[in-house]
This record gives sequence, C-alpha cells and structure tokens, in this order.
Amino acid sequence: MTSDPDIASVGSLLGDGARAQMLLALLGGDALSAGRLAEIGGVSPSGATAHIRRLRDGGLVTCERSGRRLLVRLANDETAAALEALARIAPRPPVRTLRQSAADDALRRARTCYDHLAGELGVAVTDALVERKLLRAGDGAFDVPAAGVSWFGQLGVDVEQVRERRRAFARECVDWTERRPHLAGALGAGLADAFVARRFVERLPGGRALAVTSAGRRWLRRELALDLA
Amino acid sequence: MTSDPDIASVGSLLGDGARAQMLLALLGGDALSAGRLAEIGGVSPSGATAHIRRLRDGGLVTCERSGRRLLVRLANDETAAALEALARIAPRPPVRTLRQSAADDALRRARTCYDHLAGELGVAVTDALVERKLLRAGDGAFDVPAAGVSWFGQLGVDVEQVRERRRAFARECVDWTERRPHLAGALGAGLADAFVARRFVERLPGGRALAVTSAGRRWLRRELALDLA
DNA sequence: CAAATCGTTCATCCTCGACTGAACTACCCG
DNA sequence: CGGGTAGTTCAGTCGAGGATGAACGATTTG
Repeated sequence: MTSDPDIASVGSLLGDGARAQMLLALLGGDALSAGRLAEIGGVSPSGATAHIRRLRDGGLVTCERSGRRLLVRLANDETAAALEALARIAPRPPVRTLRQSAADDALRRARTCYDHLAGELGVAVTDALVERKLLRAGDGAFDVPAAGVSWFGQLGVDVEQVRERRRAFARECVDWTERRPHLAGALGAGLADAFVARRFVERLPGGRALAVTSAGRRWLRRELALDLA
Repeated sequence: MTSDPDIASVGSLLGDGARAQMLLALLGGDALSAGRLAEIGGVSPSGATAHIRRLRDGGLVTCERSGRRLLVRLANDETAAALEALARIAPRPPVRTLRQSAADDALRRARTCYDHLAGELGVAVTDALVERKLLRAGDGAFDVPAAGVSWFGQLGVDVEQVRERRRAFARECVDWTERRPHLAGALGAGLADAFVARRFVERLPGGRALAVTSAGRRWLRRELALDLA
C-alpha cells in the first residue's frame, strides 16, 4: 500500500549475534579492524569479512583502508541512536558473575556512545550545562548561548568551528541506561575529545566503559558542581 | 565480557518481513486482530499465530482476548520509539507509482505514531505549543505550565488526570520523517484522542495516515496560528 | 443445535544464510 | 626479495526458522 521503510533489512542485520556484538563494540566510538571484529563476534576471519560487507552494504558502518588493515566504524550517530533505542527494549540477560556486575556498573556510570559521553556522566554533564545556561535544550537539539561558547572555548572546543561541520551540530541522544537525553552530535564529540585530551576520563580496557580520573573528578566539582558517586 | 543487552534477539524479530510489516501497521496505534495481521504480513493464519507468539514472547506486543478474537497492540511507546529510530536508518524503497507517492505524502503530513500525532502535523503542533509556552521542552520530556493546563483542559484533556497514569507523562518522540521531536507519552495520546473526538483529524483508509479536516484546519489556524499547506 | 468464524496445533517441507577451511592477494618489514 | 600478517574469495556443509495445509478447539450467530 504505502512504501514503508524497509525495517526488515536493517533488522536482519542486527538479528545475527555476531553482527550485533560487533555493532555494540563499535558503539564505543573508535574504528576497529576486521580482525578485532572477528574476535569480538567470535567468528573466523572469512566470516568477519562477510559480516562487515553486509553491514557496509546496509549503510550501518563505513570502511576505510589503512595499509593492509580494514578499519570499520559506525556510519553516523543516527545509527548509534537506533542501536541505543533497540538496546532500551532488548531483554537484559541475567548478570551472572561479580566481575560482570562490576563491568556493568562501570558501563552504567560512564561510557562512550559512538563518539560522545553517555551513561550517568554524560547525562549529568548535560544536565549541569543546561542548568547553568551554558547549553539551551529544546526541540531535540541544543543551542549554545554566548556564555556557553566561551565555556566550551575555555575547555578547548571551538564552538564556531564545530558548527561549520557538515554533521548535526548538537543533537540529543537518549541514553540507554539512564533513559534521559545527553549531548550528542558534533559538539558532543568535541566535548568527549576534550575530556579525553585533558585526561578527565580514560578508557577502561576492553570496552566502551570510561573511568573518571581524579583530575576529572576535581574539575567537574569545581566547574559544574558535580559530585560523582 | 560485559553483559550487553541482547540486541540480536530483538533484531531477529524485526528481521522478518512479515513481522516488520505487522509492527509498522501496529505503529498506527490501535489493536489489530490476528487475522488482519496475517493479511498485512502476507502469511497464512497459522503463520500469523507463530509470528504473534514470537513478538509477544519478545515483549514487543501485548495480546488481549476479545471473544474469539485476538487483539494485538504495540507493547509500549519505547517500542514505538525504537521502531521509528530503526525506520530512520532503514533504506527507503524507491517510490514506484503515483498512488504510492500520494500515500507517502499523506503519511508524511500527518499520521499516528503508536497513540499520538506524528508527521508534519505532530511536529508543528508541538512546536506551536512550545512557542506559546503552553508546553515547556527540555530534557527529553515536556512539562505543562499553568497556562498549558487550562489550554489542554479547554480541549477536553484533563492534564492532572493524565499525569496520574502509570505510563510516561509527556515524553519526546523523534519523528521518523521530520527527524524532530513531537509530543508523545500519555499527554500525547490524550491530545491525539481529543483531535479525533473533535473530528479535527480523521483516519485515512488502510493505514496510519491522517487527514486534517477543514474544521481541524480552522481550529489550528485560530488556536495556534498554524497554516497547514 | 448447526453453521460459520477465528484462532491454534502439528507435521512436514524447504530455503536462506551463517560457518569453516583452504587457497589466494595485498601489504608491511626486515 | 622473502616471510609474515591482514584480509578476501570460494566451495561446500549445515541448521534454524519460516511457510503451509489439515485437523482441532473455542466462540459467536442463525
């Protein structure tokens, strides 16, 4: 009757366990090699090739050659948003081990989502920025008032320059664990980069979880009056 | 390593063409019978039974018996949001016929999304309400100031009563065609109901597309200064 | 009660796609 | 230039799950 979007084709891409794990890993934000994705998905190199090609053809990831390596990354933040939306309604497998639940905690507290901050940290920072009127919320996107421009600038993020980029400037992304929006888009990516560059956060081994450093903790308290548990 | 949500199981549910069509139809908001879903999915009654059971087990739909009929509806608006998020990144099949493109136009202009208004109409109404400070945006949810409470009341929507309900009061839902947020949640459902009750919109045959009646057009212009194309 | 409608169960068939290993190509490095 | 690594192609196997019709159960209607 009507020409509906072809949800089934995307769904079948996500419906395979290996591909789903690959995509969740790519939600971490950085590009992963084909071999690494093979490990993550638990498949042979040849299998990984096939999966990556299907993901690429489906427009979920983009590939880039670096010498003999194939670097794969998530296509865009709409894809990331769709993954998070799906994660929100997906069944949560029971937590088994202590180590697992610790890893879960870390993930819930702070992580990267594609290329910006998410988890409690991402939501808290966004909320604080809005509260202090350094960011104006509304309409699924954010705007940056003058005070915000200088605040971001002080952190090393040139708002005007970020605004020039072709991708969405400052969109909302609804958090998978918190179910509340946080800053995404080019500005969210810039903020996350700055946090990493200044060593306010560092990546925990083996995933997209982040740890807030003590320097980060101090800075957040001083700058945004955020007291992280 | 970490206990990630089981995206693959949801994905495989959406990965089947018949189920995907059923779900898109259910995005219209009202409950559909098993037989109707069989038609929509293009499968035999027995096939529909199997599909519906899988969707129910996966938590995407809820079922309700009405005599010898089985009424199926979308489980909740998070599921609707996930479907829309997926639709946003899904490939759009090429429009073939004139009739199809007309149907597409109608869908883009105004439709129901689960149980609230979406499309240009949904976004425009939401924007107008925010602009007139009858609704306050921010943080993935909306709030209703005093002026809004009386405005909604005049329309026949009792905000305080709606607020009592267990489901989310007034969340944002990002539109699939417009890519902008519109009013969803219990309040969005109430608004849509009022629009239907007052015959401002009526459902077009065979889908979730809506037509704005001339009465609706007049009212929207008078009340919100909205001039629909 | 009989007939018709709506859905479910079951047994069976069959297709699609995921997986692998082996052979092959491309690239980096000593 | 050769050895090692990263990725790709291909052929062949295999299993999950989707499709179907026939028989049955439940419920409304005449």
